[in-house]
Amino acid sequence: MVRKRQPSKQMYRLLEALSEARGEWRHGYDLMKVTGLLSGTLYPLLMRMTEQGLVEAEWREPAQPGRPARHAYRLTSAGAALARDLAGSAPGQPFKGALA
Amino acid sequence: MVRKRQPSKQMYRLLEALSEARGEWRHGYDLMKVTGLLSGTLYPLLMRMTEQGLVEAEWREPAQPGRPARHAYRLTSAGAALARDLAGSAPGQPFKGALA
DNA sequence: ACGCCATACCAACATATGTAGATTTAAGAG
DNA sequence: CTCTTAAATCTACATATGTTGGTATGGCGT
Repeated sequence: MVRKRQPSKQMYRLLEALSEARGEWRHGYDLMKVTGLLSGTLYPLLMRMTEQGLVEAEWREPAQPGRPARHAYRLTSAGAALARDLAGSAPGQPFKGALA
Repeated sequence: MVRKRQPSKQMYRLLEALSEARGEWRHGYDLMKVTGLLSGTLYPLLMRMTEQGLVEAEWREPAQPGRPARHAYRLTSAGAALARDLAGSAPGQPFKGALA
């Protein structure tokens, strides 16, 4: 059986950061600095959220040679809806609506 | 006035590593590990040697997205000649022929 | 309330290249 | 030999993304 979790503090912070500029593409590295999440937390989280359809991702060419290509992330409408719902409740408090 | 230096220990080690597989392209990261030189020593050194015409460099596309493109380096004939000459003398000992 | 255990998180490492600034080395002058 | 000083080296940092392996969290059944 698949277990459903409440959004964690980390996911909450990420949704918040992605919501700030709706529709804008953000880079993982920026999100690390803005949210304070470490790469080992952020990247798996972004990948899970992408799988769940909350976030969409695409590759961007590096600005300069020698630098890695960057992944750009953006909330989907489902992700934006979740962020909106969550905005009402405090991070620690379970939000019952999210379980529906 | 432009000063000419004897090849340093670091340059000696790099020439040695590049000579091992003549004509093969090597990556900076590999050379770091093989020679034990740190990035802050190796990359400026490779750049100087490229300027001096001892080494030729070209960019290679990354094997996987998310990884940086890699620089590939190879000895020029001038570089190979210097390496051959240096092979006779010990690293610390100045090699007079190199000054000609 | 308690433990199971799937999930999520975090520290460390790995891939690659490069720059900034302080220190060290050594060539040429005296 | 010693001084000056340009060139080379080294330490630390910065860019970016991602994996590995161990620990912590938290839903669910009893």
